[in-house]
Amino acid sequence: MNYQSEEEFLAAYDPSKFKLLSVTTDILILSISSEEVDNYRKTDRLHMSVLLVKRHDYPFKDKWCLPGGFVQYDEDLEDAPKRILREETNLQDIYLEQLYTFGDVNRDPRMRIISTSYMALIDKSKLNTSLSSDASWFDITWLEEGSKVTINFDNGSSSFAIKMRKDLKDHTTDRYQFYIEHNDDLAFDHPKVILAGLERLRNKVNYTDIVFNMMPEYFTLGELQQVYEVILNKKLLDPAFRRIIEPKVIKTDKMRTGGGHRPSVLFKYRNKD
Amino acid sequence: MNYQSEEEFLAAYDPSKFKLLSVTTDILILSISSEEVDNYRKTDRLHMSVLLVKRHDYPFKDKWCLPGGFVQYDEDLEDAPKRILREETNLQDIYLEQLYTFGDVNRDPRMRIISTSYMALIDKSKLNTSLSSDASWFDITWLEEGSKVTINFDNGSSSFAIKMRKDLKDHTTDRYQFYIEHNDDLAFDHPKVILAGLERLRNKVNYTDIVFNMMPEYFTLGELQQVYEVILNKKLLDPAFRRIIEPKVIKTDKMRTGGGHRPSVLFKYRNKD
DNA sequence: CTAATAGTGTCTATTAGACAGTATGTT
DNA sequence: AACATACTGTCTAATAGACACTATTAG
Repeated sequence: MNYQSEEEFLAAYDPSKFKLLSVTTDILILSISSEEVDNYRKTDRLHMSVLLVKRHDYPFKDKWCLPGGFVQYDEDLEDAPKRILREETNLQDIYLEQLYTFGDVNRDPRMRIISTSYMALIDKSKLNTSLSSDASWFDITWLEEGSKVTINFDNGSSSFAIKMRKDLKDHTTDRYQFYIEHNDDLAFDHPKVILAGLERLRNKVNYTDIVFNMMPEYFTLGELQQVYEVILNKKLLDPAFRRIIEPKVIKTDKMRTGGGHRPSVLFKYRNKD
Repeated sequence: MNYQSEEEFLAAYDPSKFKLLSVTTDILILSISSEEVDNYRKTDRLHMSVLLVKRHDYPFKDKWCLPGGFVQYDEDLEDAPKRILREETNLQDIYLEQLYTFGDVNRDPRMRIISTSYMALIDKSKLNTSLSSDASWFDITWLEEGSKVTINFDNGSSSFAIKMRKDLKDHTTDRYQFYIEHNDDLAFDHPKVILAGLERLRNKVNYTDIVFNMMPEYFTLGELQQVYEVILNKKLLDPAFRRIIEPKVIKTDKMRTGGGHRPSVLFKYRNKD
C-alpha cells in the first residue's frame, strides 16, 4: 500500500495487527539503615537496606517482591516508577535510575510481560509516613566468591538468602548474565534486579556523587565512609578516603557529640550546581 | 476476590483489563571502517561507523533510522535484536548489549510504543553478504563542547549532522538525559540511542575487552590504538597504550608489510576462556 | 584512666603522562 | 635518502596504599 501523506497513513494504521503485551516496572528502593550497638562507645553499624512488599495474589502468592506495577497507556515510562514510589513511600523528587529491561517470554505466568527495572536511592530520614502493612525494609549483606553470589535478607523478624551465579558465558553478551541458583522467597526475576542494582551502585560510586542521595543533610566522614564500605563491600583506609572525598564535601561548624569518644565534625554535600 | 490455588487464579486472570501496548527494539550496529589515504606511505584512517536504514513508510518517511522492529509476542526480548541483526547483516553470535529503554508517551505517532535499544559491535570483515538496498554505513565523528554534542554522519554520498544537549538537570536522574536540539534526518528518538551507545562504549572500553568485538582476528597495535582513539575521541600516547594493552593481546609471528615504512607485528586477542 | 572513634603526617609503591630516541620498511 | 610508522627507554608527575601517630570524648 502507498500512502500519500502522513495523516493518511496514520488514519489507516491498525495497531491490532500486532499482538500486544504489557509493560511493568519494578523498583529497587535502596537506603541505609543503622543498627545500634550495645556498647555505649561504639558508633551505629550501617547496612544496605531494600524495601520489599509481600504479595497477596498469585502468581508468587506470599513471596516478597520489589514494589512495582503496570505502566499505564498514557504515562511516560519513567513516570511509572515515580508514581509507584510516591504511592509506596510518599516521597517525590528522589534519585531514580533505569537499570535494565527484562523480557523473557515466561517471566510472568499470567501473560507476556516485559519489565523495566529502576533503582531509587533514598535517605531514610526523609520518610515522613509509615510504610503500608505489607511492606518491610530488609537489611542485606552479600558475599561474592568467584562467580557465586549469595545475598542475605533480614528484616528483624524473618530472614532468607538467595544464591546466584554470574558469568559471561561467551563474548557476545555484556555483564548482565545472572542465573538464579537458589531462591525460595523472592518473586519473579527480582533477584536479578537486585544484583544488577547493587552492581550498578558499586560501579557508579567511584565516579559519581550518587551516594549523597542516600545521606542525610549533615553527616560525619566516618558515616560516609561506612556507606562507601557497605556499597563496595570492603574496608577502606581512612586517610585515602578523606583525600578522595574532600572535594565533594563542605565542612560545617556543627559537631556530633555524645559517643564515648572524640566528637566528629559534620559535613554537607558540596553540590556543584 | 480470593483464589484458592495458583491454577485457579491464572484461569480467572483476564489480561484485557489493562490497555496493552507494543514493544519494539532498535539496534545501534557499530563497526570500524577504514579509509585509504592518497599518500602511499600513510596507513588507512579508521572511523566509527553505524548502520542506518532508510524508512519507506510514515511516520518519518524518507528519514534514516536504526534497524529495528516489533518484539514478537512469543519471542524473548533479547531474541528480537538478534533476529533483526541476522535479517539485516546475516550475522550471528555477535556482541549485543542492552542500552536503554525509551518510553515517552508520544515517541511514536502511531500508537503507544516502548522501545528497548541494543548496541551491537561487529567486525566488518566478517560480513559475507551485501547490505539490502535501503541500508547504508555512515561514518560518524562527534564533538563535545561542554554539554553540547554534535554528531556528523557521512555515507560517501550524503551527510548530515545532529545536535544534542546532555545535562543532568537535577540530582534525581542519572546521566541519560539527552535533549535533541537539531535533527532533520534521523527518525524517532534515535539520536538519543546513538549518543547513549557511544557513551557506553567509551566508558566500557577502559575496563572491559569490548573493543575486540570490532577487531579482525589479526591486527597491528597501531590499528588497535586507532580504534581506541576513535572511541575515546582523543589521541593516546604510544608507550602508555602499549603498556596497558600488552596483557590483552598475543604477539604472533605474522607481519604487516607493504606500507612505506617499518612493518608491524600482527597481534591476536588473548581470550581469557 | 580506658576504650573507642576522629583526624593527620608521611613514606612507599604503583600507575599515568611525556618525550626523546632508535628501527626499518617502500619509493 | 626521505618519509612515515613501529617500537622502546626512561624520567617525572600524580595517585593509591600503608602505617604510625596524635586528639578527644563519655563513663
